[in-house]
Amino acid sequence: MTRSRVTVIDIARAAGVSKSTVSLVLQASPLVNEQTRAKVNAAIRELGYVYNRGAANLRQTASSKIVGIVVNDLTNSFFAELAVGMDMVMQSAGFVQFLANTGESLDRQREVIASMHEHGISGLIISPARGTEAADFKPLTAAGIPVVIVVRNIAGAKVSSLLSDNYAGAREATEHLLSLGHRRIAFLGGFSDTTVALERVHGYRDALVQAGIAADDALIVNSAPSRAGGVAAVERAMLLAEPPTAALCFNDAVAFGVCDGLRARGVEPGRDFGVVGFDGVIEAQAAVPALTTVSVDPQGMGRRAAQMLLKQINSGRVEAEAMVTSVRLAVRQSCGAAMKDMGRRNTA
Amino acid sequence: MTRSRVTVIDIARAAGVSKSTVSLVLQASPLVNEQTRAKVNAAIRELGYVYNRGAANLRQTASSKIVGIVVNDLTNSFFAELAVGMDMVMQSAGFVQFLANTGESLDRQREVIASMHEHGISGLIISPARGTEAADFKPLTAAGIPVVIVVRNIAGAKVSSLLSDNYAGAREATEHLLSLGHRRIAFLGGFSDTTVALERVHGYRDALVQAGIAADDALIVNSAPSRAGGVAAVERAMLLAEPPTAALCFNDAVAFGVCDGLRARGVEPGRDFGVVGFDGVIEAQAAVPALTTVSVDPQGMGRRAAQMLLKQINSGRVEAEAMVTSVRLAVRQSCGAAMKDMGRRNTA
DNA sequence: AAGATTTATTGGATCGTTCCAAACGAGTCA
DNA sequence: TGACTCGTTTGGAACGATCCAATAAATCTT
Repeated sequence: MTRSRVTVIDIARAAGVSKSTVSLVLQASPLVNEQTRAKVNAAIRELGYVYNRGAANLRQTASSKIVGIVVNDLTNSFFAELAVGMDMVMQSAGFVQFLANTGESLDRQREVIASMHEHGISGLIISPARGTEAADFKPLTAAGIPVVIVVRNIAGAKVSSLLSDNYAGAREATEHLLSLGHRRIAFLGGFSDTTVALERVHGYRDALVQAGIAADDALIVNSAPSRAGGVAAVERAMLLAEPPTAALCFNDAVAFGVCDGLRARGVEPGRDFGVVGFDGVIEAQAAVPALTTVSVDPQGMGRRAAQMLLKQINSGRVEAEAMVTSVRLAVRQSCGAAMKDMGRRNTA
Repeated sequence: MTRSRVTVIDIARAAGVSKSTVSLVLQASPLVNEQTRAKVNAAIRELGYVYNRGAANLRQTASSKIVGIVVNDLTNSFFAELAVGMDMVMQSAGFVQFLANTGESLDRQREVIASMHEHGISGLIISPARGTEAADFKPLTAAGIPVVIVVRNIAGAKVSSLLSDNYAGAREATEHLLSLGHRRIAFLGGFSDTTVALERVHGYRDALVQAGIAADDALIVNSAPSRAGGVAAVERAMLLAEPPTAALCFNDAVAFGVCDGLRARGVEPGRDFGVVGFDGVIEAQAAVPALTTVSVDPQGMGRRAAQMLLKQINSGRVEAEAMVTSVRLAVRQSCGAAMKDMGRRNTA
C-alpha cells in the first residue's frame, strides 16, 4: 500500500517532459506552453501527485508557509477566539500553523519553540507564559524569523507586539461603574505578577482616585483567571466587613464565575451587583444577564496579529513594531446600567 | 542578520570531524566515541546549530514528527478541550501539530487536509465537518497516512474512529429526568442531519417510549449547537401549547444557552426546570447552577485519540480500529436532582 | 539567408540530512 | 607477517524540488 512517493520525475516521465518543466508548471510559471501545461497537469492528477513542501523548503530562498502559534490556555475562550482569528487569516494566506498550548509552563514553551524552529516555521505568534524573558526569542530572531508577541508584553524583547489598551479599558469600565453610583468597587481575579493585570489594576485605581475615592487594597482580590477563580474571588470579597457593590473583573471567564458566585449567595448580578468583564468573548453577548465587558475583540486581535506577522514575513525585513489596539466598553445588562442608562452606549 | 543557516557541515568543520559523525551524534548513536561526542556537542552549542527536520524528512524512511488536527469549531469549549488533550499527548511524544479550524466548511477542510498532506504529516485526527465523505480521506490513506476520526462518524470510511456512546448517554440522561418526575421533556439544539444528533435523539426517544410516553416531535427543537442556539431553541419550546418542564440539550453550550433563555423569562433552571447538557466541559462544574451533563471527558477523549494515532504511526501498519468510549451522567444542580436526589450519584 | 530575438525546454548543481559501504588504526590471533 | 577482528570514522550517493545557465526551436529583422 505505502507505495513510494510520486515525484516530479514520475510526472515528467509520464508527461514526456523534463522535471524542470514540471516544476515550472507547479509554480504556475507563464513560461510554459499551454499544451505542455495541460499534459503535465493531467499527469499530476492521474498519478495522484502530492507536492513535497519539505523538499522545496530545502533551498534557502523558499518560505516554508508554516507559522507557529503558542498560547497559554486554549480552554479559555479568549485564547480560543484569538486562535480562530489567526487561523482564518493564515488559512487564507496559504499558511498552515503549528499550534501549541503551554498551560503557563515555561519548559513546555521552550520545548515547543525549539521544536517549531526545527520544523522551519517562517514566523511565530506567541502569548508568552508568565515569566518568559526576552532571551527566549533569541534563537528565532537570530535566525531572522519574525516574532509577534500578543496579549502580554515582555520587557526588552526586540520583537513586534500587539497589545490591548488595558489601562484605558479598565479605567473606562471603572468610571462607568462609578457613574452608576457605585462607591465600593472591587477588582476581581488575575495574578498581579503579570503586566496585563497590573495595567488593568492601574486603570481601575486611577479612575477611583480621580473620583476622590481612596483605593482599598482589600477590594483587589487575586485568583486564577478562570471561571472557578472568579467564584473564589467573589466569595472572598463578599466576606469583607464592607463588601463591594460592583466589580471589574480581570477577564470574562472570571466575570462569569463572579456571576455564578453571586447567584450562589442569592445576589443577582446586574440587579443587586454590578459586574463588568474584560475581553469580550462571544458568550458575553448570549449570557443572561448579558455581560458588560471591555471588548478587545479577540478574533479581530488574532486577525490583526496574523496580518502583522504576514507583513513581516513577506517584507523580509524584520523591524519591531509595537501596536496597542483600543478597546471599547460594551455596556450590557450585568453592570446594572441597562435600566438606568439605556441607550447611552451601544450594546452590540 | 539573516545569516545563512548553520549546518552539520559547519559543525563538522568546527569539531574537526566529518558530517557523518555529526549526524551520528545528533541521533545519539552509541557508535561514537565519548570525546568526539563532547567535541561535537560543544560545537553545536557554540555555533547555535538548529536541526533541520525538513531535510531529514526527505529520506523516505523518516517520520516527520508532525500530525494534523482538524476541528469544526474551536470556540466551542468541547473542541478546545479536545484539542488540549491531544496537544498534551503529542507534545510529550515529541510531535508538533498543525491545527486547523474548519467552521464546518467542506472547502476549508479539503484545503487544509491537502495542505497538511503537502507538508508531510505522519497522521491526522479529524472531527469531520458536516457532509464529509469517506472519499475525502482517500489521498491520505492511499499514501499510508493513518487517520483517526473523532466525535462524528463517517459511513464507509475505512479509518479508525473514536466516538462517544451518544445513544446510551442520551438515554441515561432522559431516564434520569423521567425518574425526577418529568413527563414533558424536550430535546433542544443540534442539527438533525448529523449522526451525533441522531444518535442522541434516538436514545432520548427510546427512553421516553420505554417509560410509556408518546414522543412528541414538537419537543425536538433544532438549532445551532451554540449558546445562542440554546437561547433560541428554548424560546421556541416555551411557546408551545404544552411547554416542557425539562430538557436534554444537544451539548453543554446549548445547555448554557437554555439556562440563559429560561432566566430571561423568569424561569430558574434547576428549580423550575430541569436542564441536562452533553459533553462535560470544564465550565459545567463551575457554573451556577452546576450543570448536570453527560460527561464524555473531552480532554480524555483527545488524549485517547492522540494515543490511538501514535500507536498507528509507530506500528507502521494501518489497521482501522473503531472505539466507542462510554459516558457517564454527572448529576449536579441544573436538573433539579440535587435536593430530591442528593448523594445518589457522584457529582464531581 | 544569416543574424537577432523570442519562446519553451532542459540538464545539472544545490539545499541539509541520512545511511551504506568502505576504510581506518589498533589490537589479536595463528 | 598476514589475516582477522573490533570500535570509530568517513566519503558519497540518495531524498524531491528549485533555479541558473544553456540550448533548441520558432519567429522576426534586415
